[in-house]
Amino acid sequence: MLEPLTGVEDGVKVNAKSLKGREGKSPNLAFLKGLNIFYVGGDLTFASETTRKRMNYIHAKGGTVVPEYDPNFVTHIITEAGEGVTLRALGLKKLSEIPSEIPTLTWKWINSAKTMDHEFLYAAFKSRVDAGKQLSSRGKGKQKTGATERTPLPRAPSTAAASGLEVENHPDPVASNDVEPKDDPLAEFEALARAERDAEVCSSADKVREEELGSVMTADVQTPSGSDVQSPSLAQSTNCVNQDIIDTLTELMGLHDAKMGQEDKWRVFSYKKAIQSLRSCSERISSIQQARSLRGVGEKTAMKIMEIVETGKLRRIDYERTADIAVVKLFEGIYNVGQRTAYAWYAAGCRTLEDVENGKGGVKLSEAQEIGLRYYKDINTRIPRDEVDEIFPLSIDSKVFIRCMGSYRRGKATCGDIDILITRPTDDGKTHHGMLPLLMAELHTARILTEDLSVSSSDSLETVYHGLCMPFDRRSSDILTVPWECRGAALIYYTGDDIFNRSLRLKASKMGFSLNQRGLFAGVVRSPEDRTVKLSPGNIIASETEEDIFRILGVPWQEPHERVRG
DNA sequence: TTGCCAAATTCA
DNA sequence: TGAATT
DNA sequence: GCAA
Repeated sequence: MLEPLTGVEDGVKVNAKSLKGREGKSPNLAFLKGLNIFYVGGDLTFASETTRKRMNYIHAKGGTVVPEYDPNFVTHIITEAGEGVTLRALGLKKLSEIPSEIPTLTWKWINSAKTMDHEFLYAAFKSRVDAGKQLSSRGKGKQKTGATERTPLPRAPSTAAASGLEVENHPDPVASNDVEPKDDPLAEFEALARAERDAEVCSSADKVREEELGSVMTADVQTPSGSDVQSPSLAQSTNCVNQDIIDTLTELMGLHDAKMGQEDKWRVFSYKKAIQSLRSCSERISSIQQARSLRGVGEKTAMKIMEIVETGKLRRIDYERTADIAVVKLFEGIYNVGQRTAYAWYAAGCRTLEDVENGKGGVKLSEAQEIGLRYYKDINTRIPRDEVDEIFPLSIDSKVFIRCMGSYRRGKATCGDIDILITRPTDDGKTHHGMLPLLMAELHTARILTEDLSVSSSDSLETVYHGLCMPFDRRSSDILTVPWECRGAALIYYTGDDIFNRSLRLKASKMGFSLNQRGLFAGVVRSPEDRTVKLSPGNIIASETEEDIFRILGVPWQEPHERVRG
């Protein structure tokens, strides 16, 4: 079924990391406790890793995955397949043969398991939406009887296979678990998953790159004085003596940030720089001269700093804090709603998300905005790093270079979204062409991707995808592919952070180069009128590795986690 | 006084 | 096609 | 709002 790939001969599989470490973090530790779940995977064989991951998850949350459908034992059926496949897995002819107390649900139900009493919302089949409605109490009750009724179930590889579980390559841990509740079913799973993952990481181009990356940063690089790219050691300090100043200025910056005018935009730009150097200043600011000596701090900001130091606050903040700001910020949290739209809605009379939802003042939402609104909370919640670990280790054929970018690569504990970069060496004549749609199809089948917000229509090596994925809650995620030769520039670009990139590009342009996500270019001719208009694209002089670009720009090598400026 | 990053996608 | 958004 |  996966066979006819255009351009990708090696096939695709989704590989999920073990769920180690998750349990215990969730407020809802074992919300599946006592439930006996029969799981039917999607009907694509290569979804098996997802299936495995999900079985892990069910176990981690106290549930039991049963390998064989037994109506006396099973409390829930979770299926990602259609009616036909599900029935085959159950060994039944009609859905109506399923006892009414056993609900048929989709995986989404697990994800929204905090609302266990709304099973019908996640019914897999319309004809059975009411099945198992009174189950929430029954589930616990059944646990007891289930424990006593629990009888060794025969291994049933055929059933498992029919249900989309791939068991041929390893012992069936589900069955064995059921016989021996004492054994930790996760141990085996985890070991397997880990081993698999490690093997792949080591053999993949990924590892090779890593070594190359480490070695290059050599002597001819030197910190250019006056450069905006700062020495990493100064870049991030946690809690400095001027924290109160930083906080206050940050607040003011936030207010300007919400405003429409261009001037405010640059004001924010300035505040950012001032705050930056305040962060890296180890002495308490006590005089205006001292303040002014900081890079990015001019007369105005110095005055403000002094006001903060002397009075503990800034009157300007109260002045700037107008009623519209909070509302506009709220609206901007909706995916695909920017400043303009937000203010337009405000002007139309909207003040709350409900107003927007109800179309108050005649506001209309685009498709993407609808989705953005529906999952407002999810999308605006930062993602714990370990959750990204689970969604991101997708491994495609062994030569595919795949890496999670953004704040994840910078080592942050939480990420705003999940950015995945994909490329592939071409030395064997193959490319990753056509891989994105393939991956999308796979991830959709596995219910990992849930909503598409924008999909690149270009049929090239360079594609972009924005959408929502759902390891547990919906998360905003971007997947992009780039040509192999561009990977260095792309790595820099998508690793960020923003400020770091900007500094790098600024430096490049000062040196007569131009840096973008495709590479570093020389001899770019810009229109003297409009600097943004390029008259000549220039020649590419580096793009394959991050080091090349750093070196040519005369910037000392910095690990991703050191590229933090904001 | 004037720049302060670049490009791609979607929607109207 | 241009404006808005990412 | 800063700096060249």
